[in-house]
Amino acid sequence: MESTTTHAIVEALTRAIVEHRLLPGAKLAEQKLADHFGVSRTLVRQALFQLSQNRLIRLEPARGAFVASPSAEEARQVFQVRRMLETEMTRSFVAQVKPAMIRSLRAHIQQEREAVAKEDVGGRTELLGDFHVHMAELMGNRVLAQMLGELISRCALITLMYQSRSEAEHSSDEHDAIVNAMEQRDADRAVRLMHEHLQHVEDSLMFDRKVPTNDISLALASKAPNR
Amino acid sequence: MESTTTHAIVEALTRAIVEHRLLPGAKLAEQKLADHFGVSRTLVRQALFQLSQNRLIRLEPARGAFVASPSAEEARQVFQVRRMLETEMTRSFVAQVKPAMIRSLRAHIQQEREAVAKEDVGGRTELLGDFHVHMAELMGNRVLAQMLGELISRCALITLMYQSRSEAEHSSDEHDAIVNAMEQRDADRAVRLMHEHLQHVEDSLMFDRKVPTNDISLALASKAPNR
DNA sequence: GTGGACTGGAGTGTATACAGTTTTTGTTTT
DNA sequence: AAAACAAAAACTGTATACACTCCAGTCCAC
Repeated sequence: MESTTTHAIVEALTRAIVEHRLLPGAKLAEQKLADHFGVSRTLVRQALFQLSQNRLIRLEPARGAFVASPSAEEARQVFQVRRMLETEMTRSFVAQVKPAMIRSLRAHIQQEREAVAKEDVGGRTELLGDFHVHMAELMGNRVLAQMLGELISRCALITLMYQSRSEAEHSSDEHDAIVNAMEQRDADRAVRLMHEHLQHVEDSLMFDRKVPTNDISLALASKAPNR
Repeated sequence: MESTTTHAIVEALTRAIVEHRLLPGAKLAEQKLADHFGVSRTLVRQALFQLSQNRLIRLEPARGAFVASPSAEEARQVFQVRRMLETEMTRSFVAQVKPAMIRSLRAHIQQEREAVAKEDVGGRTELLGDFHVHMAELMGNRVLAQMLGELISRCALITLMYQSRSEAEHSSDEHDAIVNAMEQRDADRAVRLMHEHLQHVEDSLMFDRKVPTNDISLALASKAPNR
């Protein structure tokens, strides 16, 4: 089981969603995807099923698959979980930090800054999230890395839906400050900076924003309901 | 999409695995499961796929599905993540605790004690884990509850593989102590108790234990490699 | 007797067929 | 002209068919 083909479809759709080429609410028809990838519906269905578990799409019985449009409530919950998980991850990181780990994170931040400079929006969002996953990977905890990866791909969708202003440069600077604190093994400061960083990202979201969408009923539902 | 039938199969298999009726390494042949549930392989495959995402089974290409046998390393990582997540969850819980929440947890602990008294091993393991999920649910954070639920179902498998002595009574007492600390809004004590509780559960595992299994190659691999 | 190639059965991986539901479109009625 | 209804097209849900892989047992060569 677990063929590479299905995984390739998942990757392609994930990129399309996170890079904003598929807007929240957009319908993902099985046959169209199957034609596009040159496979049968069977593999497409497997991929859609996996994406629904990652909460990147939602499946409606007998209606099909749609790009997820996470609610403001769900977004807040995701960020709350991230703060819980990542503050403690930061504390553990400091407890086992080694110079090579700091170097690796610094290299990552350098990549972030290049993506920001090139105004590569898709790559930028991905890299800013990957910083956090990269921390987990450097700690050697695969369970943590995988779990955080799922949370962060959800965040990518949330960010693209609700982000008001670009926090990109700001985020890289905050990543840098966190790495500095961790290098000095100042756990409390690193934890506080991580907490503030995640709070800043959440605060940069506009939950009352008019969300771009392909789903007509959703688009109408998000307008002012009265009058 | 997302038929109820598939979900029923997932539930049935999850129970069978967590309640130890299917041992780690056991093969799950698609046609046999399909015959048993009276459906086609299609639905069985969907269920197996979902279970593999929950890490309760592993899928080997062209070989089939097998009940997972989490390694000691993986078990430790799962517990490390649980400590990260649940200590901070406890802190948040105290910040928003209400009398009804405490009552609900006390009622749950009562159920735990009844299961322990009846020596209902399957129900006991499930209830002891559910305590933690129940906390998340009471906080109203679905993202947290779902994530914790996945971690804890993995823990059920781990516990049944490596548990040396029954920690059941002990765990209920610790749950009780945590609730008491939370009732008094003593966040630091509650967090400390939760941390110790999870550490106790992990410490009760014997990672060098000879694991019962159906998988011959695994059974041999877990013996002393030399001589 | 042992080791390696061969063959049959069982099982997985993917495609396709078919039934049931939803959505759309075209027509009719008020 | 707008609403309601009806037929058809499109799509999803499940089962089945078929090709390919893996594994076991057998046979043959040495």
